[in-house]
Amino acid sequence: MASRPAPVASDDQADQTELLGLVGYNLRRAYLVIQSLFDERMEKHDLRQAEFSVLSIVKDNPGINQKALAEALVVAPPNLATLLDRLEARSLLTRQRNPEDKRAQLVELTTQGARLYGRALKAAADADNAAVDRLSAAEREQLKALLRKIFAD
Amino acid sequence: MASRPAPVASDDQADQTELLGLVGYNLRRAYLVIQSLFDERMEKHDLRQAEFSVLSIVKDNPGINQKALAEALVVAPPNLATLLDRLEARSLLTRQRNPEDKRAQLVELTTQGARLYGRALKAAADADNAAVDRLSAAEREQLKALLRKIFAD
DNA sequence: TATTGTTATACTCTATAACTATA
DNA sequence: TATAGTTATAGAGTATAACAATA
Repeated sequence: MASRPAPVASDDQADQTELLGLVGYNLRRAYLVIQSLFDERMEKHDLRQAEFSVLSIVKDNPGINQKALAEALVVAPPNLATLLDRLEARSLLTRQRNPEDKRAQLVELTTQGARLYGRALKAAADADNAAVDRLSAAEREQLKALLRKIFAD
Repeated sequence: MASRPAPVASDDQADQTELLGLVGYNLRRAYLVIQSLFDERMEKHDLRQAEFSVLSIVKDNPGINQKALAEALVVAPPNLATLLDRLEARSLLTRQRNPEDKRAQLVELTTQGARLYGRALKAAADADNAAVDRLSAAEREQLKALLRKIFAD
């Protein structure tokens, strides 16, 4: 028997057959692509992914508290706090104590925040479309439905 | 006209309709799930995702150099160097200078590395299966194919 | 006592610049 | 002059413990 396999040492593309058999690896690779397109197109709005997501949820859930926001976005509360600090400092949203439960903060977009979110959503949709360039409209819906089966409760 | 929308301030699930319309957001949420399942099941092997991927590629491409490895895994060369340091310190792989080009390092798994990878691959497959629990075999293949269309060249 | 949110902190991941040794 | 790999370092993302205010 051969004592060891012949070294390949090529500069060609590496064989990744085994990794590509895993959904998780494909998911990661696709996520890297879409993340980078998103960041590119969102740079002019100076918004990171988590910040964009916050604006979106707050816009559609005005007066949401931070606990619900943190849960919806799967972000740890301390990290949400600093994230909101930045957005509040940019006057994109406000935090007000809930008069009915003074522990809670009610989060709402400012007019300026709503305006920025409107523009940012277009940029996000652009990035999305660029990423799924080679997918038909039906395939895009199919993909979203399959992904949702993984993370939805 | 109403001057402002009625605050919701609910602890119920937040409306995420707009975010869920984006492939990227669904991708991220699914990625978080699969990542956490992977980490759980890979803990007993003390392997992170990037380390597992390295073992996989090296196993299928013995003698690969670090440049090709970094490209295949979309990892920056400095980060790959420290990653390989750890795996080499654990005697899971070896780095040898290429006699034909002494700048390059030929990376190979040790017997111990190959053995660990074998067990780790089972754990990775387990995590994968747990994540796509609600998908049929056909849907899993479909999902991988759709994802590959996003990141493949 | 439990809950909301904050501060401080640490750990991982990722990215870049500057260096070495070879080519 | 260019390339493979390394070192050092900085930044972002994420996680936990300890705390203050309120319930």
